[in-house]
Amino acid sequence: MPISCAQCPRLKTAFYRSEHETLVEMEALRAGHRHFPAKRTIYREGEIAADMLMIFDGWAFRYKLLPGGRRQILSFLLPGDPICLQLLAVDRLAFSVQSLTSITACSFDRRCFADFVADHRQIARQADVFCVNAQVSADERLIDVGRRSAYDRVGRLILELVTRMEAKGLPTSNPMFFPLGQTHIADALGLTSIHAGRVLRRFRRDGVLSLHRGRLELFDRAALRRL
Amino acid sequence: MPISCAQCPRLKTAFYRSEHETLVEMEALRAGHRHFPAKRTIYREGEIAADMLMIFDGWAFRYKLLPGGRRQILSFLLPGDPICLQLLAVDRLAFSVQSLTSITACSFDRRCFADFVADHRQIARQADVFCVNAQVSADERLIDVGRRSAYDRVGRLILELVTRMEAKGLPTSNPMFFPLGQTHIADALGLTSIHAGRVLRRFRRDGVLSLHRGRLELFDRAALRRL
DNA sequence: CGGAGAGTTGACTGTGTTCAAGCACCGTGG
DNA sequence: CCACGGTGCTTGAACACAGTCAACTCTCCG
Repeated sequence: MPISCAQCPRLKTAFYRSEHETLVEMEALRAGHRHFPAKRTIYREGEIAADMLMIFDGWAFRYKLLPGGRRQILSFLLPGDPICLQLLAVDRLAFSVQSLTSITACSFDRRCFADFVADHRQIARQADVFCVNAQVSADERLIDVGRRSAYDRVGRLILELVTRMEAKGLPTSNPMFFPLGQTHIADALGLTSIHAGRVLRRFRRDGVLSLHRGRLELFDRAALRRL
Repeated sequence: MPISCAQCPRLKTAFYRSEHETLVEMEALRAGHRHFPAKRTIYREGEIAADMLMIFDGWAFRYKLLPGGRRQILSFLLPGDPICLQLLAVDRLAFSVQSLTSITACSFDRRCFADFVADHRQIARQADVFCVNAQVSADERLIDVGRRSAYDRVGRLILELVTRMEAKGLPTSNPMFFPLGQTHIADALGLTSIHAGRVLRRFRRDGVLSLHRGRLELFDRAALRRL
């Protein structure tokens, strides 16, 4: 269970692709592992967070709750993603985090990790790039919700996630593990779950993809990319 | 015209609130000033940018164009805001920037400024916090567009901008200078300009605010804050 | 076997879009 | 001083995409 950072398959695809000795140094900072069951709140908006978590295995999402039970999912977190880097600069977050599947995470002391990053220019630079990428995806999601049809949004979200899975070396052969329900897709894209269901049905009817009970089959990836 | 950084009123409210000597050091990096007329494209998506600009005076916005002439405005830039900090980590941007009014900006060499930030931990930290705030506003905007009514969105956008103007010491007494047209509001919030116009009319009828030809009057700020 | 949770279906409603015309303001040039 | 044209704002009617509500089905799991 306690894999060394130097051999961690996740870190190879994470925001810090570093040399062996840096990874060894990083492992010294690792405070331990934590485990969460599926559908559990991992972090609640506004709490003081003592340590920074990295997802080793499992899926999660960042979200905010609104009056009236409405929810907006801000982004999805896959194995290798930090939850979240912003804790290096700030000691509490403006959103909550919930697990989609059961999760194992590596935990690092927030302040130690911040010092570690500040001391290694290479890593600090990679963290900056990571931050820019986060901004780019946020911008893309805003464009989706603001200016694209429900059909396009759903297609693009699924394609984005599959692409990220591939980049991380997660299995993507048909059918693949894909733990989002219709409510998650809807809350990420500003739709109702009923309408998200309608759109998914249309994708199935069009022979593009089929998503059912945590299993995704991609039939026509070119059609998705065209959106 | 060439005001020294140490006395610059903008820098007092910018992301780096620093001591006198740091500002003097910063001024040495300043490559010069640039001026743009209103409604001009300042930066086009994907170009290589040699230097980082700080807005000294005037308003601008970040946006992306989509096929079919659709446009999504990602954020507005006010005096004192950088365009944009992300250039410290990356040499080209994924969006375009356009001026709303005529603009004067201070320009800094991208690489020199990046080194300057990296060498001053205090400033690097402030840049990180700035980056976190940018993420928070992006999240807020996503929630607006995804889960709130057109009326709420417009009200919240105007309140956000007025609050930022106040924080920067810009005049906000009735009527105040406010250079957004209905198209800008619409493109920022995922609406059509026609519907944005209808919503503004409703705000006027409700006695909350009046926006007309670059002049904004705020009558009932409490009502806005309630949204 | 029964219950919970997720997904499906259909009818109805509503918010926001589309298209097209008209208006007001403003700078320009005669 | 007035005619001119451009741009941005206003208005109305018809439409469409997506939301709401409520009932029903399916599957998993105890």
